[in-house]
Amino acid sequence: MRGDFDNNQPIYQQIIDRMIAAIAKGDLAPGAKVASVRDLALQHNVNPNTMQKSLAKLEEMGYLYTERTSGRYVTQNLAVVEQLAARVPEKIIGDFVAQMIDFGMAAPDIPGRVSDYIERMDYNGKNIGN
Amino acid sequence: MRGDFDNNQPIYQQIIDRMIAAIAKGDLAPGAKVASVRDLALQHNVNPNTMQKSLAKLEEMGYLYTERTSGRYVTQNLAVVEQLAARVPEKIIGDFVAQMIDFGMAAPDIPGRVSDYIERMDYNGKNIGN
Amino acid sequence: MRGDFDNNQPIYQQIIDRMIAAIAKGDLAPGAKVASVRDLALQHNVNPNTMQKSLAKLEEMGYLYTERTSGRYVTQNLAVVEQLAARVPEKIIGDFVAQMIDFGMAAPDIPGRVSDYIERMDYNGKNIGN
Amino acid sequence: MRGDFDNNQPIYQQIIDRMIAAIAKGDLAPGAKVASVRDLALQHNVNPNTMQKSLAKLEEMGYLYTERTSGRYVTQNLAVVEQLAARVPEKIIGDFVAQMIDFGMAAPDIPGRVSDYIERMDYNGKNIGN
DNA sequence: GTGGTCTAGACCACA
DNA sequence: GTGGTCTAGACCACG
Repeated sequence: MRGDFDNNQPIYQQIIDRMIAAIAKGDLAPGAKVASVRDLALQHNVNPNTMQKSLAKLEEMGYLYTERTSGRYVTQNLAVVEQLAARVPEKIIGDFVAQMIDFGMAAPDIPGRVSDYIERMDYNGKNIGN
Repeated sequence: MRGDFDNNQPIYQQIIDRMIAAIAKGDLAPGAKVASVRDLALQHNVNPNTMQKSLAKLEEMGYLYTERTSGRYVTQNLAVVEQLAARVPEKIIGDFVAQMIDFGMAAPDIPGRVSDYIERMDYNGKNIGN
Repeated sequence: MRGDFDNNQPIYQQIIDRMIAAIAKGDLAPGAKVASVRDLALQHNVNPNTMQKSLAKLEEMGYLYTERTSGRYVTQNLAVVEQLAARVPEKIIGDFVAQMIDFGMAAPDIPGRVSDYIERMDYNGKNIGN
Repeated sequence: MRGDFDNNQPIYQQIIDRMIAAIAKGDLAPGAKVASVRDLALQHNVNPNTMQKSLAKLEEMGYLYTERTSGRYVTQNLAVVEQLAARVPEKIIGDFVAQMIDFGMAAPDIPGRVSDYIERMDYNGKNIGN
């Protein structure tokens, strides 16, 4: 039926993640108009209620704002967006490093391990690099 | 009450993760006796049934086995344990890299970002050490 | 209280067996919706948690799958179901033959014994039918 | 450690099954002396308490009897032993046929299925037949 | 004392 | 209303 969602995570959360990523990457530029709840629900193939919930949360977080009668927009607050582009990966890295250290790996060795992994990845999937 | 569990993940799963890490790190050596369900429940501050569920899953996965009426033990199967020690960090790195790329970062830039993070961490860490 | 369970086998396992038989026989068709945990618990006269455990195991085995918040369904994977319809009786026969041989019976004599039994059964059965 | 017991069945019960089979097959003849608890425990590689329990149950069932000071013997009651040789397989067959019919198989077809199974078995394991 | 099973009942997120 | 999780507490077979 709907194959592209992970059953172990609420759908609305997965949509939030997608949209935050889109904002952080600039696919959704600051000030840009966001599609209607109905359209987004269709695009993501979910129930409009679910999409509504995701958008409400994104608004709470300050990434979107609603202009009454006209629609929803990505925040104009550049600081927030830049922070996103910076802090989100920062947190991901932090969690990752913590996990590795917890696993008994010396901190200085970690980047090397990551490099190794990426090199191996390149061999298997050169096309990704092009 | 119990502050050290992540709300977005079932407790039994988080316990599984902890114990797998312990086995992979060697804190729980192959063949070692595992504490009783009741004791572990006390240690982790959860209900014995929850702990039972975690242990049953670990057993299904082949990391533990039960000697009836005598207790539970870490698998003697060294291959499994060694695989764990190798594959677990591999998976952590893989998930991390995937996340970063998903967030718009170019793969080759990732190790650099990790290095930066660790260096910054070092400055902060040293102060703590003094 | 509950007379139709065998004391030498966990209830959840007996329920699993029943449901696998139902799937193999086609009483539960592929893709069919399975009753809710609570309803099934009532039908089988057990605690919902027990039923939950049975269903979770059936899901692990690949015979059921869960559509979040909508319910549980029999797998759509026809291969799995057909295999079941073929393998289950095969296993029953295999276990039976092994038991008989273990009891000192020569393999070639077994079908004859079964025939004898069924003929005797028929005599008794006809009376019941009138 | 002790590889020849099924973890899902009490050990004492598995020993009972073995000994009943031995009596039914005549490996333990009526009136024959049974080895001491201690020796049997060694033979079967179990705790003497466990063996004791098995023997007590077998005595309850009437298959063994104790001659004070001299030891335990297989019942002299030939009826019991013959019944065993007859009724035990009878019950196995009955259970089997019931299972197959429950599975939607017509009773007259069952012996044929068994024959088929045994023939296939012969091809794979001719050595068993010699 | 050990693991295993079962019950009763509660709470929660989800759609 | 659906499945999922967790708790508290009981009982049992086992060795």
